[in-house]
Amino acid sequence: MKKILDLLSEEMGKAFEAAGYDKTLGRVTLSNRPDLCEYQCNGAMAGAKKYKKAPIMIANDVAAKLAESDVFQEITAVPPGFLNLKLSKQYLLRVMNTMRTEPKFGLEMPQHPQKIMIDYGGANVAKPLHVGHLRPAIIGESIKRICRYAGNECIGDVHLGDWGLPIGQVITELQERRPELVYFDENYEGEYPKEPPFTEEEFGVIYPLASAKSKENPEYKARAMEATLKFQSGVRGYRALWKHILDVSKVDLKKNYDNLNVEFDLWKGESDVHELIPEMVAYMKDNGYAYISEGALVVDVKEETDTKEIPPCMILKSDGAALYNTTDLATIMERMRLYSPDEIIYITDKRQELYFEQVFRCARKTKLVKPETRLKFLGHGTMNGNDGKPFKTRDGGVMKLENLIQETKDEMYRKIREGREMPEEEALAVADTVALSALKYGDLSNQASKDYVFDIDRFTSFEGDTGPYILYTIVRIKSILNKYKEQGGTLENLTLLEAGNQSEKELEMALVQFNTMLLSAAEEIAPHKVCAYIYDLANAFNHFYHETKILAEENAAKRESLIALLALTRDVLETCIDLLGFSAPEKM
RNA sequence: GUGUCCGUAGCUCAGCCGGAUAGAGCAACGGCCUUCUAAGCCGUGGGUCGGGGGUUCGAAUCCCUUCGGGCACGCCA
Repeated sequence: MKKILDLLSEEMGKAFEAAGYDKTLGRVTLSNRPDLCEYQCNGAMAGAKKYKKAPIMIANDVAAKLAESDVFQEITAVPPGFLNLKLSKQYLLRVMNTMRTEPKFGLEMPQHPQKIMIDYGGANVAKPLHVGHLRPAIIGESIKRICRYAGNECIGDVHLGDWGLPIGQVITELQERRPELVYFDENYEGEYPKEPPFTEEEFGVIYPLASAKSKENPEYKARAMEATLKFQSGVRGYRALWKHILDVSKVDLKKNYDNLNVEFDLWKGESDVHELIPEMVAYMKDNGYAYISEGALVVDVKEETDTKEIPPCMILKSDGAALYNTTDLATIMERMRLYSPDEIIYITDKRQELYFEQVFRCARKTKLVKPETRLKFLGHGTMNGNDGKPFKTRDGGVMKLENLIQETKDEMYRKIREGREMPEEEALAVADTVALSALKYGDLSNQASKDYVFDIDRFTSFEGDTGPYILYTIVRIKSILNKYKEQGGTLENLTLLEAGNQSEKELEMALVQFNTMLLSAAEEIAPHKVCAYIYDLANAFNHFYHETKILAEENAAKRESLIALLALTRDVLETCIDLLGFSAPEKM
């Protein structure tokens, strides 16, 4: 099924055509005056100039052509030339039934599904996740789910930072503590142990310590850099340690991402393309793309249309070492070889925008990607504290992601205990689920590209435009449906009737907006549109709920129809929160 | 300096490929629980859409300018 707005525009377009006007004028949009109409068309005013005719006359002509239509119950031409529309209940019922019976609520699947790789996460091996990793994880996960739901093949890649100094630091600290380990014995030729020489807990303290020492002590830092060089260049013992660190770290990272309900299809990292770099550099040199400038190997990426100076893209530093650009370009090369995606979307802090512009241009110019391959950068804003500055702990440090999540869970638990009678264990489980909705909805309801203020009180609030409010709405619906089943009802083969009162019709109109919303969220890579939609839908439901007796409805057919409406509302809401990356409990 | 993003109610944010009276939430105030979860619903007050100019029948939305703020601008990631 097409989007409702397209169906209505088509109907309106036919009327414009029948009245002798351009059918493209018949674009129908949601009403911005709900007190006057449900949908509107402003085409008559847009066409006034072209046809040298008063807009109201055009509107009247078109309205006359629609008099027989069974799509609209009411169509009024209003000066200066608005066409105000109300849907007929039977038409709405038809659309609702399509939505109820077709897969994905009747969403049209694309003729040419795209293969989209999404690069989010950006975690570093050895370093614990901190609050800065929250946004890319949440946003990327949601975008992956939305694009996938819209019918595309999506591959999420965490793209680990697993080839850098932090690992050298950990190795150095390990050597400090246990110099006797075989890994540091240059003459050792046997197999290295399969088990890592440190526990997970020990590992957790080693990095922060090593990082701090490295900052204070230049000699220590030099050793860490040397260790980094050693594992990178393949010194056996160091490489074996690197592998241990990688494995332990991945387990820990997975646990953290699991807690956030974030799943990656690929756990690739910088190390995966390490061996591609010499080949890529040679290719860029041989084809005349790269040249030496100020000692470094660069590729010019200036374009004539530029309004500012775009610095060249650096491929190798003047000391010959690779840098972030190098691995990112090599990663693009590898991705094209292994997956040949139609599109790659990068989700990182927006401060990296210029950097990615350079990388993209370089990849295009050097033909690492096909001309039609789309490289997109989605920069997200910063998560700020209540003071409007980047979020910090009370003492000004960087907060670990675990701690932020735990604080949110604790706060949610406290509020649940305050307001509900619930067994301890259940309250804890519900708090986890609701806290995740608070955190994610609080983030995703803002435009990704903007900074936002993380306010734990606001996000975990029971009231207003929050995750918990959405979950509460779903739980209410589930509760009624469960009671209905307890009373012997079934949710199979229900028949939906035409909407009874206004609030019921408004709920249905919110529901049939689903397709329009989803496609625009996917096209614009904008999860906040899903948030805005479910907030409207939840409002429409709660309003309807307040006015309508459902289980107490005496007319059996009517009661069944209301249950069908509830089931659909629940399904749409749950589908949407799944797209946002969280779920609802049974009770709360 | 150059570029870029932002400036909408006391606070936090939608709306921005032009349309009617600029929307929510929080906070403030007032109603609604013997009835399916009141973590809900209904209502009241609150705005020179940073300022100025322009395009247009019509501008929060497009263009120019100005003020204020964030961010980026070759060997970090």
